Amino acid sequence: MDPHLLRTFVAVIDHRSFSAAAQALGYTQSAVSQHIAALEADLGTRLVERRPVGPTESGGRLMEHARPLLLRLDAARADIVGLHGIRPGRLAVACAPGTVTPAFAGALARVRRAEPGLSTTVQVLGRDAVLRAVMTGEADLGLVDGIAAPSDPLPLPDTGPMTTLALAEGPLAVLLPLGHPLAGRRALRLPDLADAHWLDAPDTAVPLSQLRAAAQTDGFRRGASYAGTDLAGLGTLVASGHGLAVLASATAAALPDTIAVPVSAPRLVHRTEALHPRRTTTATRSLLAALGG
Amino acid sequence: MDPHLLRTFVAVIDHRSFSAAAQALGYTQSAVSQHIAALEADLGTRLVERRPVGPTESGGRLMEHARPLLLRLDAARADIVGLHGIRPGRLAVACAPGTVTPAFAGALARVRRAEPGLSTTVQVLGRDAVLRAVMTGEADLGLVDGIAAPSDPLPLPDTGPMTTLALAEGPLAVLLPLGHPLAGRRALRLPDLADAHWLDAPDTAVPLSQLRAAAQTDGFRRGASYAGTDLAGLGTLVASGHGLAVLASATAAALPDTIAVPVSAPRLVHRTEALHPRRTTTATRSLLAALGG
DNA sequence: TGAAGTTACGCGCGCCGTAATAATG
DNA sequence: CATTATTACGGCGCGCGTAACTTCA
Repeated sequence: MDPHLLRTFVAVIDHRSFSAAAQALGYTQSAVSQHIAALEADLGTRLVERRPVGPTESGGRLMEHARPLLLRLDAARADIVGLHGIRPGRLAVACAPGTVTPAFAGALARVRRAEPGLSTTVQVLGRDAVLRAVMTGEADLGLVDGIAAPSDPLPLPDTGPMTTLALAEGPLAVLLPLGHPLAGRRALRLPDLADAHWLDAPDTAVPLSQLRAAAQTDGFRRGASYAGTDLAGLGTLVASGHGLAVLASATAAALPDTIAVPVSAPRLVHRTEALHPRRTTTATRSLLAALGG
Repeated sequence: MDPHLLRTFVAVIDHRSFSAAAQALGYTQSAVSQHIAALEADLGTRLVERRPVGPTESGGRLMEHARPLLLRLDAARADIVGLHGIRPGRLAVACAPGTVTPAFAGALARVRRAEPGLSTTVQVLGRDAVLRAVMTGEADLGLVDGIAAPSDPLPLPDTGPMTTLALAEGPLAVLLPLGHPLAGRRALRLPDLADAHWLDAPDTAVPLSQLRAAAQTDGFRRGASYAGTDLAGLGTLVASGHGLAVLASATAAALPDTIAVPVSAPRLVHRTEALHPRRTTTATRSLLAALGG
C-alpha cells in the first residue's frame, strides 16, 4: 500500500489505460503494470479489469479510499512545508461557482485597498478542487457552498486540521425553464419532483446525490451531466430543458430565461463557508475579517 | 512522506526515544535515526527535538496528520482484504465504556440464541481504539458514545466509508462526590462549573476538550487524568475529590458514593452509536437488527 | 495484425544493519 | 562515563527501464 502504487492505481482507473497512466506519471507501461501487480499481490485481489481497463469491485472500493488518502498525504506535506515557506505578498482565493458574490468582491476590494502591494488571485474551481487547493496550500482561502440544515455546518469531507467560517445562508430554489408546467408555483417540495429529469452538475448546482439524500428517495432521474464551473452555462442548459437544478435562490434568480422557485421542503438552506489552513497570512486574516464584518 | 517514515516518526514521538521506537518497530536505532533524518530532509524542517526527544512545532503539526493518515491506510487495507476473507462464524464487538447496556446485552443474547455456533467477543476499549478496531476490521461492530446536540450525529473523526446507527440518546449529568457543595442542586449549567477541577478521563467520561468546546470557555481546570476504561475507577476518583466528570445520566447514577446532577445547559445529550464497516456478516446484521428493534 | 498489457532480466539506487564516532546528562 | 543519537560504509533487495513475449479487439 505504498502511496506510489496507490497513485498509479488511481491514474490507471482515471485514464482507463495502463499506457496513458504511465505517460501521465512519467513511468513506463511496464512499471505501471508492475505497480498494479504489486498492489494486487499485496491485497490478494484483482483490482483492475483489463481490456477494457476498469476497476473490479474491490478496485472500486479501493478508489474510495485512495483519492482521499493521497489528498490528505499531500495536505500534510503542504501544511508542514507551509509553516516555513510563507510568501506574505500573495493572496490566492479558490472559489466554488456562485460564491463570488458582491459581498465577497467588496471585501476583497477593501483588502486590496488596504494592502496595495498584494498580488491577488481569484480562481473558480469545482468544489473538490477548491478543497484540494486549500489543503495543498495552492490557495490561501477557499469558498465553498452546499446545502445543510439551517445553521448547521456544511457536510464537508474530512479536511484534516482546517478552519471553517460560515459566511452566508439563504434559501434554495429549483431552477426551471420558462414555461415549465411548475414555473408558476410559489414554492416546491423536492420529494414531489423526484420524477422530473435533473441535470447532474455537481460543481455548479447541488449534486444529485445530495438531493437524493435530502429527499430520501432514489428518484431524481439524471438528464444531462454538466461538468463546467460556469453558472451561465448551467442556466442555458436548464432553459433548454435538459433538466432541472437546485441552487441558491440568489444565484438562480440572476440566470436568464429561467424561473427560480423556492424550495419549501425539506427545510434546507444554501450555505457558504470560508475554508482556510490554520496557519494564515496577514492578507488572509484581513480578508476573513472583511468577510466576517 | 513514505508511510514507513511516518510510522517511525509517530513511534519516536510516542516513546520519546529513538532506541525505544527502534525496538518497538523491530529496527535498529540507526535505521530510526535515518528515517527521521529522511523525513526532516524531505520536509525541510526539523521535526524532532533530541535529548530530550520530543516534537518540534512542525513535528507536533505533523503528528496531527500522521496518526489519522496511518489509520486510514490500515483501514483501506482492511476494507479491501475484508471483502474476501470473511469469517462468518465470528462476531467481535468493540465497546466504549458505558455502552455495554442491558439493552445491548439483551440484543446480543438474542443473537447468540438464534445462532448457536457463533463465537462472540465483547471488548471494552477507549473511544479511539474502538474506532480503530472497526476501521481495521478487528471488530465487526463498534459502540461509541459522546455528546452531541439532540438528534445530531456524533462528531466522529473521519471514518472513511463506514456506517453509523443511532442507538440511544439520554441526558447528561455531572458526577460529584457525596457532600460536594453543589451536590444538592436539581440541575447544573456547565459554564457555571468552569472554575471547578475536572478529571481528564477521555475514555470513560466526556473529554475535557469537548466540554470546553461545548461551554465555549477555556476553563475546566484539569485535576487528575484517568486513562483507564473502567467506569468504577472513575467513580472512585470522583468520590475521592480528584475532580468532576460529565457522563451519561444513566451511567452516572449507578456509581456509588457519588451524586449525578443533570446538566441543564448547554442543551446537549449523551448519544450512543453503532459503527460498522459497510460490508457486514450475517451475525453483525442480526445484532444490528436486534439493537435497532 | 497491431495496440496494449505481461514477463524476463539486469542495472542502480536506496534501505537497513554493523560498527565506529560524537554528543549530552 | 554511560546512554543515546549520528555518521560511515557495505551488502542486499527491489523498483525501474529495456526488450521480448503474449493476448485480445
